[in-house]
Amino acid sequence: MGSSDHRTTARILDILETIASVQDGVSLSDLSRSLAIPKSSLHPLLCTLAERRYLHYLQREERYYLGENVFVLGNKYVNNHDILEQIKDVMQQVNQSTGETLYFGVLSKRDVLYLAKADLHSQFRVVSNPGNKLPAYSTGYGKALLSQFMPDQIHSLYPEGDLKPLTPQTVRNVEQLNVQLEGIRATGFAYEKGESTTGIQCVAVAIKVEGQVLAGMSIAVPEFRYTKEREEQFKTLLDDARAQIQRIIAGNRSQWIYSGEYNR
Amino acid sequence: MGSSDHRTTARILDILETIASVQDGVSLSDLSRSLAIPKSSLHPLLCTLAERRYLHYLQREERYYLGENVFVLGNKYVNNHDILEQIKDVMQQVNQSTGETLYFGVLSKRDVLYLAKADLHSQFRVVSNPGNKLPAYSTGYGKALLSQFMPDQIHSLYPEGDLKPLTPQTVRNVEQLNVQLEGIRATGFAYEKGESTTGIQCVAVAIKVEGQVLAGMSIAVPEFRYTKEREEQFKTLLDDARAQIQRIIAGNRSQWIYSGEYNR
DNA sequence: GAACACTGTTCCTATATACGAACAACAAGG
DNA sequence: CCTTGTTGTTCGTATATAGGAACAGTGTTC
Repeated sequence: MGSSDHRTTARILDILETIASVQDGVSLSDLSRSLAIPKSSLHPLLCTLAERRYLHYLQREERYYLGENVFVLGNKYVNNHDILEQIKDVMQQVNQSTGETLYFGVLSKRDVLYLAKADLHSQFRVVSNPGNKLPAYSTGYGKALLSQFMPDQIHSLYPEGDLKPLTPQTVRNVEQLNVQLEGIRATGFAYEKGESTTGIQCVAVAIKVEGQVLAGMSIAVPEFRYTKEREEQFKTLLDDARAQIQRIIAGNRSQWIYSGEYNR
Repeated sequence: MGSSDHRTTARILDILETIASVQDGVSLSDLSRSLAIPKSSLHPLLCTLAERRYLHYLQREERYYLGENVFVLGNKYVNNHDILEQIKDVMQQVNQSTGETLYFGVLSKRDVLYLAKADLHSQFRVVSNPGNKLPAYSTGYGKALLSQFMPDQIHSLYPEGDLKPLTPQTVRNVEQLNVQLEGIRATGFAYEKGESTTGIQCVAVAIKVEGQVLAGMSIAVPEFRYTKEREEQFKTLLDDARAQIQRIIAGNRSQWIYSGEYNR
């Protein structure tokens, strides 16, 4: 449990994350500069990562790119267990009866990690793909997930107090956020009104099993299709789907590996 | 380009791969035994990986699992570029007009890595998910990809000569494989008859840009729905989709990062 | 309840790795 | 053509890391 920092391990992760964050590859010297690691130290690490296909080195460009095996490894995170497939089935039923997109995700520190979606019957192109992270306070299901925390916990999660906004609609400070979270705890529903993407509104719920909030789910709707009447329909469907998913998770508790935080 | 083996890097990858290969997590001592690394050496590596959320440690089980960030990293491999989305669109058109599932993948050493599929309008549950690898010789698009190699190259790829079969229908040695590859080069189409999954037949093509084979694509059909007439339809549609995809890749050549081998 | 098997943890030094500097290979610019 | 900028590569030693052995919990067995 000790928080011993192993430099080499941290470096390898830094390397992979740096290369992942850039579209057009990174050269050895680029990496050396941006991570403040000598080229001579970097070199053997990169060679081994490339040999194992976690990186590709394009000689003609003198640049490193991610290799296939990060994709292979990353997919093992979701493919080893079929619980997510069952959850997606439930989401697809709601998607089918509403025509709107469903999102499902978990908390990763202060971010919300988007694990799955259902948008087979939706009219719009995908906005985002699984594997992406967003600040929890900026999304509907992020706020549903945060609603498990009391004001003081939220304060210690965001010691700065200010929240970086993604759109003009995003909550800007912890006090406002806490007011919203109180409302979510009272009603069981979280709302997002263009706070992560302008023009998109969401209704969201928290997935709770044995008193622990494990995940969040939202339905995302373009503003111009969002009415009070439909909102009631979304809430009914979401609440029903929530119950089904909670039963699925409760029945496969050991398969739930998607949020380490709460089952230590 | 030197193949210097960096022990620590190799160990970290071994750790991640070992944990990924098991359903129910691995304990520190398990890892120590299976990788022949002292527990005391393993310990700081695992702590750092867990701190960075590439692993989760469940205290009540005393076991390590994959963490979210392997998923985040792995998805960057496909999400950074939208070329795959365009390719999926083409595949979905074929899927819509046939009702059968389309697969798309690239070569990774001797394996075929499955990158995308289109099965919105298919009658059967998913067999496999993206991120999986299979022996190239056992699948239709794998053989399409291998067809770029001449007999002597195939021999040096499989020095043993024998090929481990997945089903009774899988090719069992390099000589038989070379005969099939010759046929694929002549006709442009590869066939799979229950060689990776009993009861599933495939027609496949190689995606070729500027003389380089970059990817493979197949249409997978249950045996009982497979007829000579439909086969002709599949070939026409596949060939057309192949041409479209080749144009997409040619127009976004710099976005193609999915097979390091051939563009060094 | 003592003995054992199993976890994970800590310590200290032998040893493998990291790093500065020097080198090579190539391109751009004057 | 020499300069100055890239790029990656190679060395030898200073230094950080690895690993044996001992320790500390927890659960099971007899």
